[in-house]
Amino acid sequence: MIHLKRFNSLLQRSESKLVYVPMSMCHKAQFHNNNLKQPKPNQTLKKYLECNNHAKVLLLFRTLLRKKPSTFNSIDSFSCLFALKACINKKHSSIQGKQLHALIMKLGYESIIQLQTSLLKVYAEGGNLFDAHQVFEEIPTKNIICWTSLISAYVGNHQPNKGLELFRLMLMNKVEPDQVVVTVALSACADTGGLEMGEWIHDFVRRKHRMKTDLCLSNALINMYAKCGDIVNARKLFDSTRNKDVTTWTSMIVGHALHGQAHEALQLFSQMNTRRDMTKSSSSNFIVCPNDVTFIGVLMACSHAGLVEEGKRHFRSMTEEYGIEPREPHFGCMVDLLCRGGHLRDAYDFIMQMPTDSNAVIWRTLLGACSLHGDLELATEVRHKLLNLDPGYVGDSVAMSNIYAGRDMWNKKIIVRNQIKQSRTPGYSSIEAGKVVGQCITSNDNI
DNA sequence: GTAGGGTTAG
Repeated sequence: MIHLKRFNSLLQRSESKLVYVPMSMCHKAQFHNNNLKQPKPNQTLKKYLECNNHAKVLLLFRTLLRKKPSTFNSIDSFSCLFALKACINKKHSSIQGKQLHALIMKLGYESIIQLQTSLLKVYAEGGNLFDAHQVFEEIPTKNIICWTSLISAYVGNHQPNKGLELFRLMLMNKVEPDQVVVTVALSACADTGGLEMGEWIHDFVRRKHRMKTDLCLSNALINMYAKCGDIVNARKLFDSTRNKDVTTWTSMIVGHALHGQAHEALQLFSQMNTRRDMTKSSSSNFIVCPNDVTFIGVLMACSHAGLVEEGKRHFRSMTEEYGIEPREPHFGCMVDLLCRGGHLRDAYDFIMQMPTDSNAVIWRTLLGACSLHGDLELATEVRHKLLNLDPGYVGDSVAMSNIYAGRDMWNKKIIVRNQIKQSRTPGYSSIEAGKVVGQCITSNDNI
């Protein structure tokens, strides 16, 4: 990091013909030279970004920072913005965000609103909501984009209730919502099961004729209705949506799958592919191809309907026909499919052959199935795996306790139950009362 | 030349 005093002296060097723009003018702060030429490095940074080569962006930015004083001027607010964008979607984005934040302050760019919102996003991507919120608070004139970024930060970090709280606060601050912020708010409603709020937002969109509606908003509405239990309205909206994209189809397929409507989900998947084949032959620009998330919906549908062979076929076709590599959720769906179908040994073999490391949740799916089918031998083996992966999870003891009870092994059951009594935590359910709230219930209801 | 959004198992 370059020291501020040294940096200022660099700016004042006469031979470089730079002009230092004071902080008060930072809303249009840039460095200029006499020829008014754009600095070349920014074009390169932008090109790297367009190619999604984030590592190269950061490497070049670092090189520019470390260059000789006479060339240091090539860094301006746009360079910082490109560097920030390159930090988004990175594991350690919060740390890199902090470094860039410090640099932005040193360069006097902290009041440039585009940099502030990008910084907020970088912190949020790294899960650092404290600093993300702090950046938001320090923006003197918060526009709709700033609000959207903050709400999205909370929704994206599994705090949809806080996101909705901020959405309400935004409305109280008389900031006019647009189609982007309502899309985020609808996503929060879907996550919390907040149908009432979702319906209110839908009504608001219909009343605001000036608000642009686009496909993202339509998809968010379909998803909200499906997740909040109103599958009929979700389907109505889906049917009335023209030019559906992959998210439109996927949202509806997942919606049907979650409602146990496997036939409808698989029929939609089939329609989606028929349409793809038709558009392919007509060389249309609007080709909708299933993606990895679509297949999660398809596998869920098969799993919930007990369609084991069909699920296996789709799982195979995903790689063989569509070239999509399965990820953890796909393996999870397959284990669930085999378990629900009663193929417990197959599920065990499947987990053992998975190319990724198995996790506690996948083993727990199998343990639950062992409990349901009273398979003590396999359950004991699975329980052993779980004790290594996640020893403190009470639910696993409950499953074992139920298996012992089913086998009239009362002594063993009492031992496990006594262990549970020492460590149990209360369960809770949620109700919607203006907003969705968690309501604790007594721990006895858990067992 | 610059900032915000939708689909993901159990």
